Amino acid sequence: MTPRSSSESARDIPEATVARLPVYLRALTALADDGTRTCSSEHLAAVAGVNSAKLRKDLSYLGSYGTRGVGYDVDYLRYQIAREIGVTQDWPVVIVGIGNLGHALANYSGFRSRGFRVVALLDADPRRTDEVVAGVPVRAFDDLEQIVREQAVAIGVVATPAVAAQDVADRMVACGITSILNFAPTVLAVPEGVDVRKVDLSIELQILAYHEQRKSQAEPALPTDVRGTA
Amino acid sequence: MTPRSSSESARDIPEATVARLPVYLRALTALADDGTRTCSSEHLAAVAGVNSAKLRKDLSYLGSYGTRGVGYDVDYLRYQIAREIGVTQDWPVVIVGIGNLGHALANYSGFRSRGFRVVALLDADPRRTDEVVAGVPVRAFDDLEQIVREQAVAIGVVATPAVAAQDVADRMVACGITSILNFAPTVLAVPEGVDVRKVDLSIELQILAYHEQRKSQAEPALPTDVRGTA
DNA sequence: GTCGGTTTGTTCCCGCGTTCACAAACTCCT
DNA sequence: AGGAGTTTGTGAACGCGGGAACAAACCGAC
Repeated sequence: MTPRSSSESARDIPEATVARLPVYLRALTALADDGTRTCSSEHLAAVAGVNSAKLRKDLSYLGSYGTRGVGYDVDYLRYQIAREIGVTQDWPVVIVGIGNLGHALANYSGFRSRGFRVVALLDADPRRTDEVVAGVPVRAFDDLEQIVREQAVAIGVVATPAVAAQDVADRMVACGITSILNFAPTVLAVPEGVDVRKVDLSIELQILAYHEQRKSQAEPALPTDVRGTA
Repeated sequence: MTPRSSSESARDIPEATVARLPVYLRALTALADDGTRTCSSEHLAAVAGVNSAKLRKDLSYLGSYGTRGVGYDVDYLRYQIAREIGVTQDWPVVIVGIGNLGHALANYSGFRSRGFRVVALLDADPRRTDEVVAGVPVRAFDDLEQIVREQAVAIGVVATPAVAAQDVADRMVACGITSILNFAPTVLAVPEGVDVRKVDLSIELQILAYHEQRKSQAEPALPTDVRGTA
């Protein structure tokens, strides 16, 4: 009774696999740029930095795109992964908050080459609405609804200070945005059906700090400034 | 036979828990700023955006810092988590690559308030070594070893283009850096004992795109520009 | 001092993800 | 045509993490 949508099956791909597909896509692009036409799972896994068994199992969720005894056709597999992720066409994206980070994001060239197109930069500060960043004019935050409607935007990027992030997210959701990438150091509350992913600099650093601390504890012979409390 | 190090036990904390401790730390800081002195696991979990059972289990790995029937003392728990992560003192950090992203990182105020101190900004381009960003002068990349040695730097941030990232990481490792936060869209190869965490914008967006694509497939009655192929 | 209410710390169970290991399938050489 | 070598795809085992549920412990009222 499983209703095939149109041509492919690919029912439910595990979340962990979804998170790795972009890595494989990038690895395949690198291989293609080097002129490699065919690669084994072993080779691709090495480039992508994962276990080859994991790679094969991940790819098996998409279908059987390899040839036993030979490997994978780089271009073909690349297209299949891109199609599965949904980046064969460009996704329109709005960025809200044109501070230091917003500038960096707007200027990031990897956007367009990887399936995304920045259609608008928004900022609440009216003094910024004169600027043009990376060829895109900064507009008022109130234009959000019009832009989302006209350009069918589904993905929004929050690059505001923490205090404004929840308000921005609420407005985004109200306008019909259903995927949010949050750079603000806050937990965003969103209704069911809206996906949020967060990128948090200080959390990443603190995770590193934890492990770093353990490393120095493990080898207590280092000549640091730690005075013994015994 | 388990050898207590000095005062605490806290042997091995699960990686998933380590990744959430910074979130709890931030939530506790927010509560403290609001004047809250005591909080239950339910309350803290709501602020941190997690399940209360998960929160309690996470905290139990650190020790028994709560009081049954009462909850947790905000300041006390905050200190205990900060100590466990290792951010009671500041960690010196070097940032390599002062492009758009490097500027944004250098200007990020959350650095200092969360246990980190940018001690140096490095760039291979000699034209940038005149600049002063966020009060820190940009220096030549070749100064890396001296800075790492003199300031006992253990954490490095890679904010260069992808092609330079591996070289920068190699140099960092050679200088004695053992934790790297990588913003370049590349897989870094590092020797055993060196921790790498990556922050990758386009991977995050592509994960969102995948789910977004599935959403629109699930409800094919939307009045979009999709022409039926049937 | 005892009892009811509250909240933590922990145990148990389940599901997901990773890894190993191997059969199936393909190529190439003879 | 057949066999050796290679590589994919997958079944099974295993370990980790999440969530519910409950006993232990604490506070306050009477």
